[in-house]
Amino acid sequence: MAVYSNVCFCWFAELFLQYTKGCNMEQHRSEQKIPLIVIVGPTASGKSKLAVKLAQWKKTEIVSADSMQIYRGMQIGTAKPTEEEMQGITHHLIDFVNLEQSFSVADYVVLAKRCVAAIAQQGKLPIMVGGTGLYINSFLNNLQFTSQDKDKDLCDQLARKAERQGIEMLVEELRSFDPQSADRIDPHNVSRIIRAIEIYRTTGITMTEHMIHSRLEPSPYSYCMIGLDYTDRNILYEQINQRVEKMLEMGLVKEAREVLEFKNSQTALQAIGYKELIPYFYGDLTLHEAVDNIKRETRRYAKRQLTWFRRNQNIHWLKVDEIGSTEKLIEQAKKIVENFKF
RNA sequence: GCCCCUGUAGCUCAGUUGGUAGAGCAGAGGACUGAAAAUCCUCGUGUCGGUGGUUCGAUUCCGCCCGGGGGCA
Repeated sequence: MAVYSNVCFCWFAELFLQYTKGCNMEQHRSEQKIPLIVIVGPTASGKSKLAVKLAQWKKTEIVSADSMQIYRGMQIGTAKPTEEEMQGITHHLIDFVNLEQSFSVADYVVLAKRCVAAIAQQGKLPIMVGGTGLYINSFLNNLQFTSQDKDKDLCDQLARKAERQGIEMLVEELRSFDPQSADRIDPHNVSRIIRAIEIYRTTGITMTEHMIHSRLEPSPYSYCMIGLDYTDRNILYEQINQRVEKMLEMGLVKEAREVLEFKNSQTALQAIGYKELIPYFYGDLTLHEAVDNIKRETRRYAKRQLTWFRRNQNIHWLKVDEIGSTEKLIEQAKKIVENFKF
């Protein structure tokens, strides 16, 4: 495994994961909002590179917002920035969770909060970069999560019930105490229905109430958000295809074999670039077919990412293909930051 | 050269016993509060190869032409 000397493992991140799950975190309250830069965009659009350039310019550090790059051992398939790509810039929240460990948005928000606060405390302008919309939105909106951990046994039990008796039973159960959620959540979306029931059974408050409670704390951030996109989607897709080919050259198949050894890692099994290779390992698909699936899934993922970010009205969009060169892109991004009133 | 099959959505193909057509895949849009690279929802007008004819009406039947595949000499 590569050694990441520039990665700040965040001692508190480690501690948090090992010892402090479920404990109350003290609130960071300051009168002044914390300024930060946020860079978003679909996979393979060049976010990481732009972030590093801006970090060099502002002499600051980067906080990743990527639900897969957090995992150790998943280097190639997650396009985790290499030592060289980091250019000496410290990257937080990358490569610090073991494959068998569980991790969630709630964990992310707590860790990111601390990272950003720590960087800001040094008088630096933190840069958050990533493609996981849920993480970024939850962080920026300062969503409050309950201290309850996920009750995996209960979820499994509910999932079995759904299989045996049909999801309608669960929807009706949900409706009995939280009709709003029962209406809001699509009945085919089993995992969401289950979560809504789980939250009520474990905490005693409904999902609807929880969603109100979660928004009581205002965002402590004043952020300048830059989004990368393409006028011609096909150009992005071409970049994605090329990136997948490059991953193969770098040894994605070998890495996937190693990652998939960890049978306990459910999250890692969801990662694009790994799960698509399973049929190949079993001899059900040729490598070429499996690779085509990786490309297609990555394209769809990029589309979903864009859907997520597009609804955010605060984003300053830069069209990568129209701008043409990386240099110009960086210049325009700097201009946006310079003109932003934090 | 002759014979047979074939030409319908970006791709693979259904189908209309004559009333201008629909699946899968690809693709597009959307949702998103504890596995989120996950999970889920919605979306199918295309000179039915071209051109003449028969017909009230042709993508469907007939003639010719063009493209693709196969067979026989």
